[in-house]
Amino acid sequence: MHLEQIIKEEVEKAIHACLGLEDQEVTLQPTRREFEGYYTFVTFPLSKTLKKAPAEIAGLLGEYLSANSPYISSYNVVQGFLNLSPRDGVWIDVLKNAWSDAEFGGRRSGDRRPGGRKVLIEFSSPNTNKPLHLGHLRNNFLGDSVSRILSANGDEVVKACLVNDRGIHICKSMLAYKELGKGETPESSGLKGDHFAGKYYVEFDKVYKQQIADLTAAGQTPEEAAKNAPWIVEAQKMLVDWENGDPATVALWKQMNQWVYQGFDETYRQIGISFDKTYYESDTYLLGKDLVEEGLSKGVFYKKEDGSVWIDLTDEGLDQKLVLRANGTSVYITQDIGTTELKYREYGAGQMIWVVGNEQDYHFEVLFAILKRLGRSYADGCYHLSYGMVDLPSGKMKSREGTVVDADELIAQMEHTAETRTKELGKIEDFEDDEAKRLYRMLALGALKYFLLKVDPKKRMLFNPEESIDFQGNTGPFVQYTHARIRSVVRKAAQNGVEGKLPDADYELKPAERDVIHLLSQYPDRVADAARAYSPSLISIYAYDLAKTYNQFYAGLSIFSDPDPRAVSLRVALSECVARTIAHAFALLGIEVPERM
RNA sequence: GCGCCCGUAGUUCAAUGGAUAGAAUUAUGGUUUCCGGUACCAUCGAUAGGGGUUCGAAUCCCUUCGGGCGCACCA
Repeated sequence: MHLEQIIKEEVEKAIHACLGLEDQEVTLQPTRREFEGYYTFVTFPLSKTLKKAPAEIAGLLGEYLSANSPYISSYNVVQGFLNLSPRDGVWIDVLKNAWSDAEFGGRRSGDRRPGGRKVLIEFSSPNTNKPLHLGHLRNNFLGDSVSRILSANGDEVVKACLVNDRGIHICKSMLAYKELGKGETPESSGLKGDHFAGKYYVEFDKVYKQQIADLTAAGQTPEEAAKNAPWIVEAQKMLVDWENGDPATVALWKQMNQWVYQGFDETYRQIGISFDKTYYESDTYLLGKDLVEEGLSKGVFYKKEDGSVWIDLTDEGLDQKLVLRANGTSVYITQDIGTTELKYREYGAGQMIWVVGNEQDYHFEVLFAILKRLGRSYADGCYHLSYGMVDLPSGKMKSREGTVVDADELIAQMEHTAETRTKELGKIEDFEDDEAKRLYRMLALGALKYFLLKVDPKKRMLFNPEESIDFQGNTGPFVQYTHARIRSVVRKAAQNGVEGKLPDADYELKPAERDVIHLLSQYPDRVADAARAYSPSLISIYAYDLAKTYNQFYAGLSIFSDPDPRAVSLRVALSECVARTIAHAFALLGIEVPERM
């Protein structure tokens, strides 16, 4: 039962019957609120071929449909817009369908749709020299949610994380720790491991800046000073030592990273995010060189006199790009070529997605172009899920300047807000401490995830710590609240011995009931749309709409005191159905919903 | 300099080329003894400027202005 599809076909039949046009591709749009009806067919495009006025066409079709279609009860015409209203019996069938389907809107995880794809999605990909901040959260929530959405849509999904665990930035923290740490550990300092490493990264920067200042004062240019400062020289030496496998350096590196991973694990657990596969750059950074060889022999790449290897992409509007240095070492994009090949060999996924910020748009354009030229079959299935940065009112977040919003701190703050609000509401006085804490976490993450996911991923967004994370209006807790409220209704129904039940087709619905059913009917399409667009924001918007529409229904009609027992049963069933759909939609966002709050 | 992205109520976000551009927030006023008021209802308020394409443009094209990002033998 796919109502919109049915209505489309009815309109097609009508076009054939009264206008003589065959195989007319019909698209419907939702009727605007201010007009009567639910589905609108626009007749302007037909006007030219038929040489009839749009309103006349709409009138003919409407007349035909209301007389002949078992699905349409009424119509109205405004200019070239034909607004159609389905019969109540049709709405009730729609609700029946949703109510009897435990997986309404999506598939259970692992239930692959016929023709469903295998998708490998890489996200999170942290650096091991600093804790996660707000920007990482957007990345994590996006990757996690898209995974869930694709999975519900019947794709097989592999979640991968590529940890950036090597390079000059890690050496910086290592050096600062070696010089200033005096044997301090996360335990002894009471810091979470990732914050501990981050502290030394900041220490490095302080000392480094001072050294630059000193050298500049001694007469060097700022550029020279930046190159010659003792600590940067030392850090670079450390990187070389690491690459040569120097035992002491490697041991320190392992120790620092281990601390960081302990910290990350805790944060990941807290925000409910996990991976099927973790790659480490220390394992993959040398990959890709064999593909450079392959590219050279295929004539895709070329070598300059100094021995460096390049690809010329100027005929595609891109530039010439270095893929191997003159000294034979690889660059960032070489690694990516190699890692992509590795992923494909390991998982054979026809679709590979990278959740990476939009400052790397160009990089991925180049990467995909290279893969294509190398003749990789998977090149066309590569997709850069590019998302915008999260800005603060003060501007861009910069970790070196300390203007980042720390993820752990933010979550703790949100939990505190959740606790305050919940206590004000006073509905959970009988909760055990554990239970209450779980609820606060659920609400905190609900607010945060919803906030970061409700905006179109591609767009840059603003985060105002004071105002942005609210619990009223278009927020996660608002939707969670609606769910809890409905569950309360359902519990009361059970107590009163009222069962949710759908009436026969002759029942006349109230407009508020129709509106809710109408929205419910759209859910499976919304999930499919969100999967197609890789956009959790479509799900957020839907969940909010549904909650809001339900609240209007709830405010306008009494559930239990209606004299008609059929109305009571219907409204209980409808409520339960909305609660399930809200829970399902929020699960796709990685957000849990409470029974009570 | 070259390339890519973005300018929508005071603010934060919506709107497969369709109707009188929707929400949230802010402000003000209101909600029938009843099911959970983190709710519901009402009022105020916006497509950066200028051209063009189209029956129809916030959306597509050109242009001006304003903002962001990218153009490393960094990652």
